[in-house]
Amino acid sequence: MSQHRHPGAPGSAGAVPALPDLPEATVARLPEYLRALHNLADTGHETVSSEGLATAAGVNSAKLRKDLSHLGSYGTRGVGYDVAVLIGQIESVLGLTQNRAVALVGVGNLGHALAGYDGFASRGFRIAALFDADPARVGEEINGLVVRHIDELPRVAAEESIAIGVIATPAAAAQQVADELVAVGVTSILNFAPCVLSVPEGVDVRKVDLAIELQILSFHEHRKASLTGLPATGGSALTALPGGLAATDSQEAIGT
Amino acid sequence: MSQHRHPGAPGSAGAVPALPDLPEATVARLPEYLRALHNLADTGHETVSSEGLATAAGVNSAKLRKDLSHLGSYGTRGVGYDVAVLIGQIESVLGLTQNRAVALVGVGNLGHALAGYDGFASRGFRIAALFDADPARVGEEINGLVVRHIDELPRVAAEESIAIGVIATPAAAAQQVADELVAVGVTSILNFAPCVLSVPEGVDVRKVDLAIELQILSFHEHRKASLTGLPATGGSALTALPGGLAATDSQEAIGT
DNA sequence: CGCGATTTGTGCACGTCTTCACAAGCGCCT
DNA sequence: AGGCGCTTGTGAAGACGTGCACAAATCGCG
Repeated sequence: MSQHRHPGAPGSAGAVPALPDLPEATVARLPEYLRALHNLADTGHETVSSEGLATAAGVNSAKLRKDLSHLGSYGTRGVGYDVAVLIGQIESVLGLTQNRAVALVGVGNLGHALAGYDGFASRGFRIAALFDADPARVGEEINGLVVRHIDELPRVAAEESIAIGVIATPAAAAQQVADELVAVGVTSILNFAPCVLSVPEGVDVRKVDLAIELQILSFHEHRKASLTGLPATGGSALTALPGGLAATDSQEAIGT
Repeated sequence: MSQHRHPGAPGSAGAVPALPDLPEATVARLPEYLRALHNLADTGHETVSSEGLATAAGVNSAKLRKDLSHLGSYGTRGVGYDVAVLIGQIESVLGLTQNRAVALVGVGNLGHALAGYDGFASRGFRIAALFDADPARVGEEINGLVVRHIDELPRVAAEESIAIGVIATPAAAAQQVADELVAVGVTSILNFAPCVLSVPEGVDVRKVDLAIELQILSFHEHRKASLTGLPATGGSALTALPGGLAATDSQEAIGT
């Protein structure tokens, strides 16, 4: 991931927004905390303890406290955290206060699903435009947005500053799309194509590969099977639990 | 992450494939290597050096060598790795040699896309059944498979052993679906619903949350913006030219 | 007004992962 | 056969992340 440079002046005079320089692992967990906090807020909770929030987010409470302490958190000892304040803090740190425009390239199977996914809007992301290279798909309307040809990307980007590009094309097209996104000034890319993208310095790429996730699960499945004894294939339902083996602490944040 | 218990008997009676006990980080990268290797095989390469494979997979070459060394790799010094052999090794370790049946629950927007995703089949995963709780969706045919009601899950699982369950339902339904999957013997779950699942020991859960990925990107975008934009605190020694700062090594494996 | 219950924030130790650097091994060329 | 260049495999060091355990801080109550 992008390497974090130390700020030039270490003992900085306390600037109010206090550039965070958060550990990457912490950043990856903040959105999960945020989701849990919104759930709490919706159910009427005003404050929450680190223990409560930790279980709601599926992590260790010590880890959560350390994470929050990194962003100079406001919590009151003996009481807990103010849910509303904490939501504001995290949203501010993540930069979710400004609505970021997302351009989605590739409206195939997955692209359709992404275009219709409402989890984006609810977190401050607005899908600003859909693109595809296939003329047959151009003009189609998905969820109130019209698919444009990828060649129009520069024009659209000029009208409206695009913060994040999402690539949902076949692997063969992904690199070229990435280049075009970079060319119009996009510096953050979410890549669903199963391939490695090469981008210039300063551009962040995150990759999501569904097949990879399955293969990781497959490994654990395979390992569990070979531990329990032998059942090579089948793995028929109902293996009684061999009480001895303690695979614990599932529930993992994807990221990292 | 699943905690790895040492097998009770260390010098275990020789299981032929030699239980690996790989570092989790290594496991997460193996699928990426595998994909790169398939690409190489398709383009006629018979051998590949660690350097070549590393760049194809977007990682450091030393890391790659260490990863491969963990699975007792077959490479020849001065030459490199035999592509075909390495593919076989990795597939064997990941347990991809046996076709694993996948049950997909929730055929909404995302579920449709997953059902039609061909990246699964190409890696040895076969979507064996589709389920949904909405009677309006039951009976629909997607990609040659008929959507069944979730209540039929036990019957289907009895006929055909399901290795992995994929949850693509709304968050509100996810926990119940997970419980039902666990009840029929599924021990590996891929969860796309934005919520924390609680499962018994021995069940592995991996979570993919598209909104979280965007929020992580948003953070980096936010940070980049606040670096170039305002010089932050009054640190007399201003940060030197932005050109100097080396944000390197983007292109990150999703996992961890 | 002070005390105890509760919860945060964090120093410290430990485990995991990464990266460097280099010896050992292999093939090829002379 | 011998040497040379190339590549793997790995020891060691350092960076990073995690979790324990406890002091500091705050509230409520007698």
